[in-house]
Amino acid sequence: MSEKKSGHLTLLRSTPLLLNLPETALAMLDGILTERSFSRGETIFSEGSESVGSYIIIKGRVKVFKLSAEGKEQILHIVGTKELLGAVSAFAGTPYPAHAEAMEMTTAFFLPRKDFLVLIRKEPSVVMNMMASLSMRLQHFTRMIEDLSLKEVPGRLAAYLLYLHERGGGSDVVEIDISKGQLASLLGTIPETLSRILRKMSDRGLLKVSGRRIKLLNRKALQDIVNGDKLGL
Amino acid sequence: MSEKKSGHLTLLRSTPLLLNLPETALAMLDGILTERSFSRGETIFSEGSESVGSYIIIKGRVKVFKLSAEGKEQILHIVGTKELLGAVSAFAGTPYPAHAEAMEMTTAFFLPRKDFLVLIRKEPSVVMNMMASLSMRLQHFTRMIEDLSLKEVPGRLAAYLLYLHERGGGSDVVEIDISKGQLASLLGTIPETLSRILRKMSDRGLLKVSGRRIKLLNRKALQDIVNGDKLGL
DNA sequence: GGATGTCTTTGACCTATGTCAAAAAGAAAG
DNA sequence: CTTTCTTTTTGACATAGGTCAAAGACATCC
Repeated sequence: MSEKKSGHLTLLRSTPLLLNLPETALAMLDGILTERSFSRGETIFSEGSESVGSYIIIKGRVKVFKLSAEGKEQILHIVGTKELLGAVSAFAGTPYPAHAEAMEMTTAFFLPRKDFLVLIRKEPSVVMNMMASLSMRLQHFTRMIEDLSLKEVPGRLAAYLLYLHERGGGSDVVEIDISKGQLASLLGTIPETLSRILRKMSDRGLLKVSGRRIKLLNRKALQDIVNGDKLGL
Repeated sequence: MSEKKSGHLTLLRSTPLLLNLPETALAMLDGILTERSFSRGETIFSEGSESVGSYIIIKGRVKVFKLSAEGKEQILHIVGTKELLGAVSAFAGTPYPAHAEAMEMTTAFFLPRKDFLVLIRKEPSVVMNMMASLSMRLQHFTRMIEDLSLKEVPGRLAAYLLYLHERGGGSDVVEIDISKGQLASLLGTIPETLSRILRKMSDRGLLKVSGRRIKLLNRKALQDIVNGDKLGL
């Protein structure tokens, strides 16, 4: 991890957490933040350790995950640019509830917990923005719990592919921007199972896989699978 | 559902959401809130419907759950006295993400979304309290996702029993305050499986079941199961 | 362009847990 | 107390998906 003082007011202005803050508050922030860089695979914080502060991701992606006793990992979510990392713990003063690790070269602003508490006292509206972000994450988790407990793996995969399709503006070619092993973890399964299911779907003409690029050939059928139809899968 | 105007300032003062509010704000609230009662099994709101407001539970318990296409339910959490119901949706203006149903005779204060928005504008500190409550829920969900994806059913059950043990102040006799079927749903499984696992644990001398009352006879072994040891289960 | 390491796929196997059906035990009602 | 309804338990069975092991496919690095 490398570190240096920042001076990036423009970036600050465009982060959701800090939206609509008066310039004075931003200037104050600018003096507090430090820029930190993490290389691929580097740990940003570990589950159970005391919260020392939160991060605003500037560049790169961070995976937040839990580890089982046997070392299997379940990815909770992937935090990307302009998103917050570790804010809940910093706010509540509780230990980090999961591990965070840079998936690629990642740059982030570090906001020490102490200064953070001063900030929200001076600018309660910051909390408003945080609430919005928290709400979204809460809804994400709600859906995730539903997925993990109610759907089988093909259903979760189909849901994920259709989600990528949506997010990609409706293109039938979607690109999974994480490794298949990581995708397996995100879906609550293992690489072998994911591989087999992709094979079956491919055999049945639902899609075509070329590396991380997947072409959806039958969205309707995929939607049926999400809804619990098996289609011989 | 029955409804009447409220005048319960004392109750308001002791709800976490409203902690530390000036009396003027409380008085204003008192004029806004209505008291609503729901009988056992009554729906309070349904997934996907527009958020009209949030509730502060005064008495009783509400189960918040998702339904699969086949009608299987996954309980997300159980909201009890002085807790908030539907606050995220009211805040974010998004539809309710799950169903809410009274598990028993339940009384709650209803806070219309419109008034709620006015309130947080006038009293940003309310949001501070909400954040704390949301954070807790987020951590609960984090754990739940971990449980559902990393642990097998015996592990989830053992974790739940030990949780009840903690919450019950360390007594070795714990009382599950929901039906076994509901508990199964909360653990992401079905009554049959739960019944079989309780049987096995009982056979192995880990606990003793009498109706909804369970006596923990070997906490250490239960903890081992949470950590992934099978112990022939 | 080998050589080394990581990611992905495949096969054989096994087990946890879901499904279906029915009996048993409790709870509620008359 | 008997009837009726709900909840819980048991049994037999099917299967999704995990484990282990090995082979391919890719990427990276001298």
